[in-house]
Amino acid sequence: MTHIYSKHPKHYLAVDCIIFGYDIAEKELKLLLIKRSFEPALGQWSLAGGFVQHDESLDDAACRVLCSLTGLSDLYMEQLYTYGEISRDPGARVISTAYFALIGIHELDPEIQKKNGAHWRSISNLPDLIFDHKKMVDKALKELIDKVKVYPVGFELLPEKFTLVQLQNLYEAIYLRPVDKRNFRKKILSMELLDKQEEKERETSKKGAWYYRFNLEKYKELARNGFFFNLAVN
Amino acid sequence: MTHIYSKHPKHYLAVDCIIFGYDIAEKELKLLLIKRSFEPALGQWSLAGGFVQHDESLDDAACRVLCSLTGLSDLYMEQLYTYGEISRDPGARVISTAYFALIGIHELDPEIQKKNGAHWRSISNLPDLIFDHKKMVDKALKELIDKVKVYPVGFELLPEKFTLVQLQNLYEAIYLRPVDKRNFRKKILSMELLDKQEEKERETSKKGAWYYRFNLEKYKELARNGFFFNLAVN
DNA sequence: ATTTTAAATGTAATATATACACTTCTATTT
DNA sequence: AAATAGAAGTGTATATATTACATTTAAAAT
Repeated sequence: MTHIYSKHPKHYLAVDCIIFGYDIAEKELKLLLIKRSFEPALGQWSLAGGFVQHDESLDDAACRVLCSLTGLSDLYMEQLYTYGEISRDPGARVISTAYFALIGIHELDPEIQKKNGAHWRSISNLPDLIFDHKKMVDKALKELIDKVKVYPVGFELLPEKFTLVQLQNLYEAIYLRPVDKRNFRKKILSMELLDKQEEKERETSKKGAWYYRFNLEKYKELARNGFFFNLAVN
Repeated sequence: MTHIYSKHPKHYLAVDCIIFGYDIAEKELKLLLIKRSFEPALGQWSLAGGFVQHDESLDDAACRVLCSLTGLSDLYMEQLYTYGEISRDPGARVISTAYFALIGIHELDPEIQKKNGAHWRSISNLPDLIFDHKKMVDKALKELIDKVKVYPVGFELLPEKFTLVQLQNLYEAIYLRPVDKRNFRKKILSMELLDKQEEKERETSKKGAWYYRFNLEKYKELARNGFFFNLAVN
């Protein structure tokens, strides 16, 4: 039986995941990359990727790739862009949809990491990547910078409890420039989206820094009423 | 010969174009839609679309579809999003990448329009669309609103020469709310991106309104030096 | 000369963003 | 028990950007 669309060509379809993590100690943004143990491009660095199957949506495929690499689900992820140049993959024509994910670096089990050949690499010192993966990373970085300005997604990169210093360091790591401490704190606290905890972080100072939690429900409520998150600075 | 990827499934891949136009006289944003003269969904309204071929990139496919419908090239177009739900097209599994384009309504030859079954339809009064095309349109509209705020793309919807009244009307049509005349003019003129012409538009008033042109070169120059376009209002 | 219609114009009030340096807390050392 | 050291925490004045708002100008038509 000939299908109505059967005269049209078919293509391999892949997803690639740009997985961001934030290292609180090193105050650096990182990417989860794969040292490939298979062909093509064995031994080279790449993003986590996989082919889209018949029984899964694009989003499902991206989740599958992300989950199987990290062992985590319910992570923040969104579609970034679809790369469709004819020869972007030298192995065959493959169209790839890139997704970017934000995860807390500490959430990732080192065992699973090892098993999958996954490594955290600093944004400021990335290895060469296969195909057009560098292009994908650059676009994802731009998107991340724009996104954290006006949506409260930065919190996805931090643990549930975090200090204002840690939050500021995160923004500085993303913006790649210093942020004024008093203005930053004034701005974020004035939004009343952070719940101050009764506990202090005591690793990095004698005095200790108060922990806060992001209140998602409060954000949703405010957003419904026309509130706009904004941490664009300098 | 078995290829290295040959165990993976292949998929139909399409592009769909959300084509925006602006009607100066009616002060309304419009979409170029197709009344389908073929199966599936004969007689229903849809976006302009087509299947991606082996010898063309995604972008090329989108350009081909846009060109063959409008007879125009070098139009403003950018990729919007890729829709990959399994059953989004009832005919077969088809993954579709949506693009959105901005064109001057007047640029379009009515003959070519007729030939292709293409019609301009007001955004405020759209017919039902096939598949997930309404979802695509909604996303494109949001993207357009965000885009015209911070990039000078609105000019793509106007003729080369336009008046400040026309420009303001365009922004009001996109934002769906009134804009203060004096503040709008102050803001756009202060950017010094518009070249005042020595000619007036005389259709709509006795006094006549001065024509302006958008100076792309000046914008590029300023943008290189860190300037940010901004016409966010109210 | 008068009327009519849309284009063009400025200023004051408010809100937001920026620049900037000292005090507080507490564990550790003496 | 006092002194030290190191990071956390805090406020104000200035500059910039946004908003609100009403009258005058130009020119064709009567």
